[in-house]
Amino acid sequence: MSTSSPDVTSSVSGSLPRQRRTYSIGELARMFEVTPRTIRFYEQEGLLAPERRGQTRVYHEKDRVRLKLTLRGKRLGFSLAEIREVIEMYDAMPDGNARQLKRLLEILGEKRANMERQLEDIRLMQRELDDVESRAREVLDRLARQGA
Amino acid sequence: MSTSSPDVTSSVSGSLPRQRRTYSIGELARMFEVTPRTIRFYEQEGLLAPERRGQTRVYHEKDRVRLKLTLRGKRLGFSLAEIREVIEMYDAMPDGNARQLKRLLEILGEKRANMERQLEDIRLMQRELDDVESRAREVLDRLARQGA
DNA sequence: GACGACGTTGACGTTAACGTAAAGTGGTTG
DNA sequence: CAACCACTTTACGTTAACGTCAACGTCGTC
Repeated sequence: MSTSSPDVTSSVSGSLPRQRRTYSIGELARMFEVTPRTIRFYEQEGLLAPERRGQTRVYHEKDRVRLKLTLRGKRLGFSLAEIREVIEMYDAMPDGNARQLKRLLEILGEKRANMERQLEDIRLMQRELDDVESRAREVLDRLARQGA
Repeated sequence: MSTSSPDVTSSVSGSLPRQRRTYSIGELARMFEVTPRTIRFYEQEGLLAPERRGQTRVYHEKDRVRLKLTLRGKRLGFSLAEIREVIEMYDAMPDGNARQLKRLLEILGEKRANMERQLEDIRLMQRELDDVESRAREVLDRLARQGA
């Protein structure tokens, strides 16, 4: 459904002549260093919807990009449910009503805020690490001088 | 044990005349918007070690700072076990041997790398959000013009 | 035609990080 | 003193995100 959506990947890949490359579940798994189980689980959770050729799943560029975005979201601490929410709204966008779109903007705002806080957290954490590291080096130095 | 350690908080709080303020578990919980249960759990996992006055826990500045760092670490996606590892090594630092200290520096390096990747992830994710948002606004605009 | 590599579904197991409920302790306040 | 509050321990429950295992189908090839 809604496969009429222009192209989820275009924001990243630009407008190269469509690559008709496809992937097996194993290939994707190796590419992103996850297990096939994980990929099937993501599908079950509504994050992926690969084509079926007979029994087996066939993944296109669109699916690969989705997986990439999903994993990136995960590294940033988003739950699969949150990620799915955004993906679903993105898919429904072209024929979405105003209320849905505003809700989407709302969600995006939350994500943004979240990331701003993460940036601040990282800044602070890096300072702490600097501090701990310099202390550790001091102690090491002292040990070296004494031990020698 | 190892309460002889100079002061865990000094890196942040500077060298103000020691604040002898203490906190109850409930106060801390409200301050950081977590439940007492969470704080007790962190203690059980070796992240906190509050004083005991009789039966009840008494938290000092040092504990508050630890909690703050713990929660920050969590927001950055570190597990409690990872956080504890760093805290333990920090505590053991003054009388730690060279091997331990080098291990600490190693861990700090990993954390740093992790955060570098997160920074990159955030940068990329922000671009995606920009993109999705501008598309959503376009559609909204179109709807508004048509609807009017 | 057996074998191995890869794919499939289904079901149960596991881990982290708490939530929640029960039952008791200790202080103070009307 | 009774009632209430905040705190305590113990223990079982819960959720997310997979892991693991069984049992089976489908190729290509030796």
